[in-house]
Amino acid sequence: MTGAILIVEDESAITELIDLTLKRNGHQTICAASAEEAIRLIEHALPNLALIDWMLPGTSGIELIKRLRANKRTQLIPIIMLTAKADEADKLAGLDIGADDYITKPFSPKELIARIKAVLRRRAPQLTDDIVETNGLQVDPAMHGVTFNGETVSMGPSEFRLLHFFMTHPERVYTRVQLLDQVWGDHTFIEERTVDVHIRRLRQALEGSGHDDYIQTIRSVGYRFSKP
Amino acid sequence: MTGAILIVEDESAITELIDLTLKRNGHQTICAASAEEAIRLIEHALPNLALIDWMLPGTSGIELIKRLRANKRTQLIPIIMLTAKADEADKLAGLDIGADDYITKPFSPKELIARIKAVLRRRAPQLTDDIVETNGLQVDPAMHGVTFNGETVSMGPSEFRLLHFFMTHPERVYTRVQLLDQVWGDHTFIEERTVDVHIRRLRQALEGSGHDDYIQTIRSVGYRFSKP
DNA sequence: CCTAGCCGTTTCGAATTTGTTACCATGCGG
DNA sequence: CCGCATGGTAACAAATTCGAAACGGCTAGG
Repeated sequence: MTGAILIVEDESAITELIDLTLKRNGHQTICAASAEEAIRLIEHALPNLALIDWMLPGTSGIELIKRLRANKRTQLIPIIMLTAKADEADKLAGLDIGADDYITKPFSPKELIARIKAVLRRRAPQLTDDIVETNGLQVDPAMHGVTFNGETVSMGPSEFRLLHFFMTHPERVYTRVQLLDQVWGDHTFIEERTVDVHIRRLRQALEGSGHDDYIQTIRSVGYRFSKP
Repeated sequence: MTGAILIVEDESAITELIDLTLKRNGHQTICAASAEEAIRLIEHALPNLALIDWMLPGTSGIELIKRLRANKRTQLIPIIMLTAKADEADKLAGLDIGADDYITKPFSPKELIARIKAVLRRRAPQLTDDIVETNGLQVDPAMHGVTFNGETVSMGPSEFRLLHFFMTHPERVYTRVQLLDQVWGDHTFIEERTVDVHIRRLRQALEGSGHDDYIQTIRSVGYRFSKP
């Protein structure tokens, strides 16, 4: 949401191509020509996803991925590798050290966009800007708004994030701790019972559209978003 | 159920990496920096699985594994060894003394998660998220619900755990003590006869679908889940 | 400065669950 | 058939667990 997509690529022609493709599709971009520059930029702001070239001058792409995966702060950034050769062994090696997907040059803008979407959906569905909809209830992450059949449903920011998380992860129980980790963030020290309070507020906000039933309590476990 | 995954590793960077990866995947974690600390923590609460570094200060990982395997209470804990060197001889030695799997550093979060799943599936299927089904009766651990031909079957939390354990370990008798250990967790001091009561409650919950016959009494031994 | 909104905590009470026990039913060996 | 061992059942009290509401602090915007 706040983050952009980081492009790490030394050939400027390709960088520009990707940059343009991404911008056309509504993503912000950050470009780095080397692993070192990438690391500097990441220190400043975490990207939502990184596109990393396999072959880079100086520190290689593989090395960069390893570094990112070894650091707690950057460990969860979804990564797509770019490479010139469609070498199956390289591909496996890449996925093995922690890349989420792999795309071989030359690739079409369409393919790139599709893979980015797929990876984001898999790794961090709550980070995509896709509108999520369940039974008339729409959550639009880009607008930061919720509507029911066109009518806006109002709720606080926390309730919005909670609902968005639930709707991108339905049919599954989450404990209070997991919800705190996923919705509030890892390093917050908040009482578990506070989750209950926000659940209650979210349910109240959803009463108007009748979707409050979707937020289900699983006694002694946690909460779940699923059809009543 | 109360158990988490124990990480025994002296390099704090690696510990944190693993810790975050596991939490991200819905596991609880316990971290120990040495074999001694690990033993102390295990005394307090049995983990579901242990990740143990080969090289540890003081008592080595190998020694720790031997100790765990020698103790009746801890001998069934699934163990995955972590090591820096991909030495085939070490690997064999490790598996020989009782590790269930082996993973060499550096490893990707993906690989770690995959191996944990594989080991749990083999050693402790009731700890995985896999849906279990018998004759129309489905238990879904991820959403924490039981359905019979789509209809939800309601039961208390203990009955759910009991049913899930039975369905992942069918065709086999368990004594009351074993059931207490497996379903309630060790370190709980509960009367054996209490199991009978929960068996009764589970049978009641399953009456609607006719699956109550599956819970069979083996006189003077215990209970078993199998086709009538 | 004041106000409104949001947040995290806490408290109280209701509902559910949990473990235990007492009593009853059943099966088995003699 | 009797008596004992074993399991089933109901009832109950204690403990958990969650929902609801209230409260105080904080911040942003006037």
